[in-house]
Amino acid sequence: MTTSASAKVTKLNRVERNAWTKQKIFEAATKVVGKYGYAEASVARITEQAGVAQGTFYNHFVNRQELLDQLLPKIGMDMVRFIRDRTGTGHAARQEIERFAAFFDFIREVPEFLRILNEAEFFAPRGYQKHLDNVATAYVRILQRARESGSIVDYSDEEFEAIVHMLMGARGYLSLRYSYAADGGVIDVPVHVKTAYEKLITRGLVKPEGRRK
Amino acid sequence: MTTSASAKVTKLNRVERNAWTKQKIFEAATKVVGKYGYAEASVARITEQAGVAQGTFYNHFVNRQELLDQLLPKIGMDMVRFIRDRTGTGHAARQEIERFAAFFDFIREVPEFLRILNEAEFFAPRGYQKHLDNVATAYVRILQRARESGSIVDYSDEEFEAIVHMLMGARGYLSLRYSYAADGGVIDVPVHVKTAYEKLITRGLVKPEGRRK
Amino acid sequence: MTTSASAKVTKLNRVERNAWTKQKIFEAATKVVGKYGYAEASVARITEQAGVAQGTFYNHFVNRQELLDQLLPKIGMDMVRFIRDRTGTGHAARQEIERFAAFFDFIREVPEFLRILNEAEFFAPRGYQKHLDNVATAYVRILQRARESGSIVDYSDEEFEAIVHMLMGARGYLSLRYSYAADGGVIDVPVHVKTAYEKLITRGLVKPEGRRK
Amino acid sequence: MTTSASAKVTKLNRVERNAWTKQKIFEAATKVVGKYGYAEASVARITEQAGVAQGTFYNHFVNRQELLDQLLPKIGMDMVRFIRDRTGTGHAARQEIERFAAFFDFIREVPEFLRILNEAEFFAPRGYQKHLDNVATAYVRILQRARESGSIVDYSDEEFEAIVHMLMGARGYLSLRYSYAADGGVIDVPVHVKTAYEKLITRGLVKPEGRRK
DNA sequence: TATGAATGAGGCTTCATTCAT
DNA sequence: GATGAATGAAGCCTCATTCAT
Repeated sequence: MTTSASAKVTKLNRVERNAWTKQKIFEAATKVVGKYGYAEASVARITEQAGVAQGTFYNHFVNRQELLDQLLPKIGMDMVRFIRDRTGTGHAARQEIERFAAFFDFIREVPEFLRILNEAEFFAPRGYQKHLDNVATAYVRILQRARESGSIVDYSDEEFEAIVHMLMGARGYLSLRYSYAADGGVIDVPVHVKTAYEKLITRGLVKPEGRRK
Repeated sequence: MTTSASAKVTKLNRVERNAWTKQKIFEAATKVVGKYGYAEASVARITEQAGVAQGTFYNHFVNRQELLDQLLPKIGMDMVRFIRDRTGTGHAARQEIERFAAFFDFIREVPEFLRILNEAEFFAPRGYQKHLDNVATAYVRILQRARESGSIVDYSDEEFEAIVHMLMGARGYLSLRYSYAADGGVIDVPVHVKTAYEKLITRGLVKPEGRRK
Repeated sequence: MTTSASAKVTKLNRVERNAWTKQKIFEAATKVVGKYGYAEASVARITEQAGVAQGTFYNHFVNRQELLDQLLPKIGMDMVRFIRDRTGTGHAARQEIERFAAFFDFIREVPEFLRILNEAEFFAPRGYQKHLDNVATAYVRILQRARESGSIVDYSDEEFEAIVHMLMGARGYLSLRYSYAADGGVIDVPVHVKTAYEKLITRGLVKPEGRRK
Repeated sequence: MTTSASAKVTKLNRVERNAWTKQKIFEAATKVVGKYGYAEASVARITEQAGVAQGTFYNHFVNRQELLDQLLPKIGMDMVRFIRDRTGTGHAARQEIERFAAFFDFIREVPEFLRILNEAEFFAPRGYQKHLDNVATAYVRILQRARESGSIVDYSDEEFEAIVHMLMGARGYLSLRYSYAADGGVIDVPVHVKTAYEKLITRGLVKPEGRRK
């Protein structure tokens, strides 16, 4: 029926419009938080950036926090994919180093990620938790597989979870220390950071006790 | 005895009273930030907790931020001392593990430290930077000494700096993940976290590429 | 009729309501400053008088100062029009005296003007400057025309500017001295003030040196 | 008696000290108000400038306002004396012009006077009133004497009072307009201001009505 | 669904004045 | 009399959220 068809079209348009508006708000929030941080990401600023009225915001999100909490998980998944795409099929150690490097590549690719990641802990705890779970789960799985293939030995699943948090923490702090350029931009980490990571991952930091030559 | 306590208070002279008031504000801030976080640590809340008028605050700190920025460095030095006291004279690997454990012991000793440390990054950036410098400097020195004694090999000073940030990051994330009890209190990290750290530190995570023998 | 009034209000569209609110704030500010002076014209007081929330204020003015700075220029233009309307087409001297009288008439018509004018100098310097420029420019033009018609002789443009400031200063001080009633209200200046002004304007105060008959 | 003598000396010293402290506060207030204006002249700032404690202030003045109200009358009397000393014994018109010039000379001599005079109206109304009375009384007396000597004709005492306010107002506004240098310093008024004043005083501004050649 | 003005709680800070030493 | 820490009222402004159109 034309009526239903047109209705459908209208409805679709409506739905599409709706999605489009929400998307605009989303992208605006990403930009704003990336540039000014969560604390400065007022609803006014975000909607202005999105080119919609403040009230419109609440047609798509129940409150400000809801949006903020969605930010990191979404970009985080992009990051996971990005890193996966950049990881080859070589030796497990090599792969881990590739992942490490890809993390910092991603930060340069999506500079907003840096602030969104590091601030989410306090300003979007729910989103942060979700992101952490996402990443940790995927990361643990990778380590498990490496263990299966014999590249990693003598680590339990529980220990993997701890290790994964250490590695994520290491990245977070390193990005804080090395990724911010003087002008507020984002730069690549120095090469010695990567070699240090490689050494830590492949041999550890300090000789074990009682180790003989 | 209350009598002696009040007598003690009465005996304070101007300078001492002044210092005492400042100290009260300081301790109140530590409690408040520890409990509610920096964002909720309003001057009103802090002064109420300290039992002084709001205006009194500004006789001791030029503004709210100044106090917040002093919080972490001050407790951070306590932490450094605490850890130093808990570190024995044994093998370098053992010492590192002692330091790791002592970090989490300190968190339990001073539960406020957890939030103060983790939130300072954004709410007290100056204080955070100072703390990081304090800790990193001390930590690098420790590693350098271990290198001199032969317990660590093949790491440059630059790499040490990177490593130190990794280790601090690891601790930070682990504390976030494992130190918070369900009731909001602070608990010790599970033992597998410590064994994982020990393994990472002493042997690395993954077999190096092309390692023969 | 109340019905029609409320109907009228109801009929307002968004833009009109917006303007109406701003206008309400404006009028409230005029009343408050007129009654209590700028120093006591807090945003709280003004919005209360206007019957809107304090936050509403900041939807219409970027800050308190902006409003205060708009007060005098706005009323000042009313004054200029008022005086112009009260100035006839007679002799230049007569016109000047009419302007002088009309100034004090305006003060009685809009009693708030008295404080707004006299205090703006310090509390709304930008607005005061604007007002002064408005008035001085118009006043100088009037004097120039009188010079063209031969009613004023031997004054340069620069001297006109100085004269205009003298005349404005004279009015200001006279209003301060004579316009305040005992009850805080505003009254007309005594007639001898007007005759004194007339004499000063038409013959000066003191015989010139060496003037012969 | 030695006792009484020494007591007297001690007392004198005390009195002298007392006066000396008060004087220091007074001078500090003059400087502070002259430089920053009444609004910024907090008790803290004044006492700091004076080199005494805040509490000391209240041993000499019942409150801030009392001091502020004493400022202008005191300097005002200096001004009256200064102008009197600069006024010759020539023709009345010449004397009036000398007074006018001396007023601006005094402003340059005591730059603080400019702000203290112009702001007192609102921040030290009592002191302002007192100053105005002082000056007006003296000024009227001068005009009366000129009238007795025939240099001024046809002005009543009441009209003198009005005239005096006009002249003071003229000076006030002119100082506001012409005495402030770009750098915040104080400069002499342009010569055309003086000639304009002279013309106004000696011939008026505009030809009287119906005056025939 | 989009709009954007209105709301009002709450935060930081200033400052005249008091008062115990 | 001098000191200066303590007081607490009051002010300006921000911002998430609501709601009538």
